[in-house]
Amino acid sequence: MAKYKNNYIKDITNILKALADESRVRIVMALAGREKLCVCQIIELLGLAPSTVSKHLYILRQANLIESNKKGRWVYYNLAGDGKNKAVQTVLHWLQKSLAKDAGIKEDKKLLGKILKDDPERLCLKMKKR
Amino acid sequence: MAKYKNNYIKDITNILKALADESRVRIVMALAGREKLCVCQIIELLGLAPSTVSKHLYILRQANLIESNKKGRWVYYNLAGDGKNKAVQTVLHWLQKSLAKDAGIKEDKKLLGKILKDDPERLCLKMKKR
DNA sequence: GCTATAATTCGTTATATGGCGAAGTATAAA
DNA sequence: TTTATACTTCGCCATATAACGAATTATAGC
Repeated sequence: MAKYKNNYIKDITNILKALADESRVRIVMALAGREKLCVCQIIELLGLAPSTVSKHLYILRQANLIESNKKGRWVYYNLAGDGKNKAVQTVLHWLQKSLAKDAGIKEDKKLLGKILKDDPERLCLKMKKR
Repeated sequence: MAKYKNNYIKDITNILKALADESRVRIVMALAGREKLCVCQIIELLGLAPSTVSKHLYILRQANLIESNKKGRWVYYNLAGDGKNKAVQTVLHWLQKSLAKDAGIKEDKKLLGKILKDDPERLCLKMKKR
């Protein structure tokens, strides 16, 4: 692929498609202003099946909105780093600004606080049966 | 509905869903920096069935991204006006900035130039059979 | 090695979406 | 008032998407 393709619409619609889902927006907002979250914490937050959450994370990742980092058995996700993709940074900033006051997002933050307090290192162990 | 719902995520995902389609993004970009376009011009640009284009326009309109204005037999569409919805304005600006250099969008602009030259007032008459 | 855990991939299903043409509505012209 | 034009709405079909559970992969601990 040439350095200058002058074909941005695929990337942009890909970003928009990735964000055009409430669960994925919630994931992005959960990661906003936070260093990272592991998959099981996101599963706990959303209350969806692991396979479903995994797919959502894949979709966000291939749109370059989030990045993953494997540490042992755990996979941590974080928002895409600064300075990489200007379009991504701008839309992430827009999302955070637009949803800062949203009641549901605030509840998510509260719930996440509880989830994170459980045990800083091995929080996933509490996942009994799914 | 209360004045302060603190529930923005529905509106935001609605905006994102509306923009998560290449045809609709092309419509928005065609309207960008332009006063208005009538439906038949947009149909001509996209090369899709009138019913399809009409549906796309409806989706963009109910997300408050565009506005319509009926003048006689013609319906004109334009981007949502300033000062109404900050989230909409920001995302529209982001789109325009992100896609300014896109090759396909440039071609659309060129094609639109031709379409607009046809006849400033009754351009739609050239639509013979559809 | 075996077992358990964390996450992903696969296969299926229900629903959503984009496309079209036909029918309907509203306005203008003849 | 009949006909044509500009859109929109409706009904249909093909494909895309979100959800799940089962199977698979990768790692940690026994």
